Amino acid sequence: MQRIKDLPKRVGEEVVLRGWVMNARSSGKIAFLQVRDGSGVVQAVASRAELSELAWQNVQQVSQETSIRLTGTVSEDPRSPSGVEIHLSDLEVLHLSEEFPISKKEHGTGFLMDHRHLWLRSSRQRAAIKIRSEVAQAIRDFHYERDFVLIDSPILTPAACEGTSTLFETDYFGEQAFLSQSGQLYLEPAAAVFGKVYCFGPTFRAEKSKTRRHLMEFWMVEPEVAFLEFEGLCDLAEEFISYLVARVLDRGAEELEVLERDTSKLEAATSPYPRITYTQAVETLKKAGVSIEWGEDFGGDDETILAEQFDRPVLVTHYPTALKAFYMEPDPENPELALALDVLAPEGYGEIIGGSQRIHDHDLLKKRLEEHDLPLEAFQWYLDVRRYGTFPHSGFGMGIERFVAWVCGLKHLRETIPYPRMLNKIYP
RNA sequence: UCCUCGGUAGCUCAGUGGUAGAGCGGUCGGCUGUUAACCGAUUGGUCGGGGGUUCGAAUCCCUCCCGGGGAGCCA
Repeated sequence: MQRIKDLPKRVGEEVVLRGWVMNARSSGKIAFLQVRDGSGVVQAVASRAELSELAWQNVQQVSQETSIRLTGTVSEDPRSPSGVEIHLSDLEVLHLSEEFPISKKEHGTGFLMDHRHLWLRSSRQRAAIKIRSEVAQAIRDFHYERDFVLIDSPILTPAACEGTSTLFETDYFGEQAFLSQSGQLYLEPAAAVFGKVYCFGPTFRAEKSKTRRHLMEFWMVEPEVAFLEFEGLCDLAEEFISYLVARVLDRGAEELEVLERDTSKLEAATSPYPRITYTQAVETLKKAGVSIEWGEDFGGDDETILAEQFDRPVLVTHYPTALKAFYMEPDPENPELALALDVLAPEGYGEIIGGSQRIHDHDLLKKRLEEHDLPLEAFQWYLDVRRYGTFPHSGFGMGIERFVAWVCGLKHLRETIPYPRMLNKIYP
């Protein structure tokens, strides 16, 4: 059994393939089948004169998405979309597909989302999911090559992580439990075990967000490093994004072409990124005519305006403490500022990374928990990190769907994950 | 939650007070190099649900349901 991606190496040989018919064109005594097997797409040419009566009948009856087993000879042919094609000597129908709901013509988003399990078979969707898979592998490789240890943080958690966002609630043997919205708090104790750790898994937000930048369930990668301070964190974030972009450009070239992505816009993102402070960002926005005052957070449009100033991702640092999470370390030179970092992707894709140096002083962290009205007893284990050999440490989180949307040039996050969980929508 | 646009054939849509339409898909027929093939024929409807106005409603009004886009929040 051969796979389509290996066919260029088998010119002149007879091969057997199993796969699905994407399209069939018949012309009386010759027919063309576009066949997909998961590794690629190839055109099979059927000539009536060269086939048995049964095989020719089979060729005539195949419908879109019919599963087949074919036998034929590989040949080079410039008239074939992939450069090689197969001259059929036999074709067996494994299952004659019913009328496939997704035709070659246009469809609306709602219809496609209802048929997500079938929509995935189309070429653009395959390309996006393949790149997601490559990105996930690159994330693991990046950390593995740098001696990070994988810490799988729990998905069922007893209390709100940051105390702000809406969480999905569930019952845990009579106790209240929540689906995790971040693994960070569980990562910090582990940083005291291995020094460099990361988690990578699904996270859940029950916010009623209804935009192209939000999903209810998304995958987040979060590194956390002991004794890493803020400047080092910025370097790590930059190195990380550069690594992932270079990897996609290298190994996802074919898929980026299917997606018609302008890769020149990604090339710049493999070298150093500009860094500006929140205060500088506010000045930039004011000059651009945005009505914003120091101390206000950026909206989606503001992020786009900021990102448009550069041809590559930009690091925005030193946000006002009031805008950020309770655990972020204050800037020693100005306690009103937090050692916080956001990375904004170009082309309007918005925030892809959020991170910070963490508060490592026990009393300050305790004070912040009280200021945010968070229950101290629930965070006792988290405070313990600051009681037994505390240490400066930093980390960030990256939502991989936003990263994939950016590198693929996709408008909406729903196409970057196989089965998106959207507001009020959980089928299929 | 708020703003906004929409729901008519399997799909994408037109029809804005007077007999329910087109393209694509499907089906049948034709065609020996097709590239979303092409040509001919054909099939296909609870006009989102309920109520109201009218001689007459897909069309106007009320209400509910569902979907798209956006805001806020965030990754």
